Amino acid sequence: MSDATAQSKNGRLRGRAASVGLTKERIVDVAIAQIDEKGLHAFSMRELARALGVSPNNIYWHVGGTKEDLFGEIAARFTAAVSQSLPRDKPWQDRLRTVFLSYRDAVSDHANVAPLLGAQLKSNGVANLALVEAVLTALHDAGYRGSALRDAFNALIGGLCGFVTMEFAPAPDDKANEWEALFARRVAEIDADRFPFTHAVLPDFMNRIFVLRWENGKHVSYASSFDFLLDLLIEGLSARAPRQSPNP
Amino acid sequence: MSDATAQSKNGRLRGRAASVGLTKERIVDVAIAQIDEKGLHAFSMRELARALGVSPNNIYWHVGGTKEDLFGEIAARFTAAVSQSLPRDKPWQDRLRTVFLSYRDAVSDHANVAPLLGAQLKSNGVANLALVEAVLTALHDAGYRGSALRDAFNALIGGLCGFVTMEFAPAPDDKANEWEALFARRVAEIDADRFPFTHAVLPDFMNRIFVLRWENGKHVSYASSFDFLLDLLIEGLSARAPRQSPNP
DNA sequence: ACCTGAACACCGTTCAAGT
DNA sequence: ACCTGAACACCGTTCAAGT
Repeated sequence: MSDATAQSKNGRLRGRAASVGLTKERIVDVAIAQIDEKGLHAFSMRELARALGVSPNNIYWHVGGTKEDLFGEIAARFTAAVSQSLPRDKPWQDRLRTVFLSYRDAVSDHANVAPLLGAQLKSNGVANLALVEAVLTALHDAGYRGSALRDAFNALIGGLCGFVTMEFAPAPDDKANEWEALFARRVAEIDADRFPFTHAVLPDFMNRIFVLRWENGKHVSYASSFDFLLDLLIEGLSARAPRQSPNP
Repeated sequence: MSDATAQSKNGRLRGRAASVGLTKERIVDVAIAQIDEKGLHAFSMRELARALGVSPNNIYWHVGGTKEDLFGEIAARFTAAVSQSLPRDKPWQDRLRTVFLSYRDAVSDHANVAPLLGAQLKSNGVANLALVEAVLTALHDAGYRGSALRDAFNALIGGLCGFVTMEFAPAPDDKANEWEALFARRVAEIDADRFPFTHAVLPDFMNRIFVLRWENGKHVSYASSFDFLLDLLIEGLSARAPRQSPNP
């Protein structure tokens, strides 16, 4: 269960009195587990320390001086996961599809961490490189160069990763039932004269489209919409792709 | 400067001893101003109360029992702003363009609130209706029905609003300089053998594409990339649009 | 190098009470 | 209806110290 000695990350062996063998990997593991369970809103450094059986300062020592640093490490873990399994010898369209589908898969396994990936900048900036390289080379193979390459890259990352961020945006954590009830009541009061079309499609779309919902992608699948967006973008990039560029 | 009496939102006049005339509108005004100034991270109910010269409980009484309720009100303010100026008698492509360009404009004026719009679900769910109606009718005019309409709607909202959320994702607030320095150092160490293409374009793209940046859309413009994404989507929706539907 | 205890300066939210 | 004061149960982070 528990070792009398633990191997620290630099490889040396140390007595248990001097060290509890805390690792950055273990910290990130437990942090993600906590966020999965209770949500990002309820997550705190002190509770993480309690779960690890460790002093809060010990965590700070391993991940850097701040909670934001820990969030950066968590984000790095996810982008590192996507870096696996990037096919090389397929058409650029297939490669792009694989990258972004596997990004969405990685996030949907731990939906509660989604805000950390899309809605904050902090990251260690290195683990992402395989993903960046894959997208850039795919777009290069498609014929994009210079500022067109930049715009294409940003459109893909912003559109698709942004979609996933919205898809898994957290719902109010206290009383979802109460909020849902209020929401349903308001929807029933929708003015059919001012918003005739919305009023008409509501029975079909309620809680299944982005603005008019009270549950996120964890409970209602947006997979077909994501696929549609992905297809739209890849087809569009194909159609607009510059011809053989004279300047590679 | 300050009135001896204030008009409360139900229209009755009350003595200043009994009421300080606090309004939901004023609360949201000052809250947005505070977030603009210090960032979402530093924003607190207690400091908002101090800025308003009011007891914290007074705020709770006006906006509901929780900080999340206030965030919902702030989000509603923005979507309400977009609802203005929605042209009716233009081709559906132009209408979509107008809606999403004005959404991005509204957010970029108060970039620090961006996470509230894309990365949380809570909203009053009613102010958004004009926007929803505009997008749904545009897609209907384009020929989309049923589940294709749902996917098209979600792809547009998720892709474009998601882009904006990422565009204005907040940077680490403590020492941006230090982080930038560390980032630049890491970039210089990029393995040109493992990531040859990234290494090659770095001089041009550093801090100007989504993953490899230390400043957000507040300091570096992503306008051309957003325009490109918007064009890609609208053209794609045109190309894939079903022909005249037999069942309107 | 790795880890702890105690302390500082805050939070969000609730409860009972005032006019 | 609108508003305040005091109190509860927390936070993140730092500082000095231990092995």
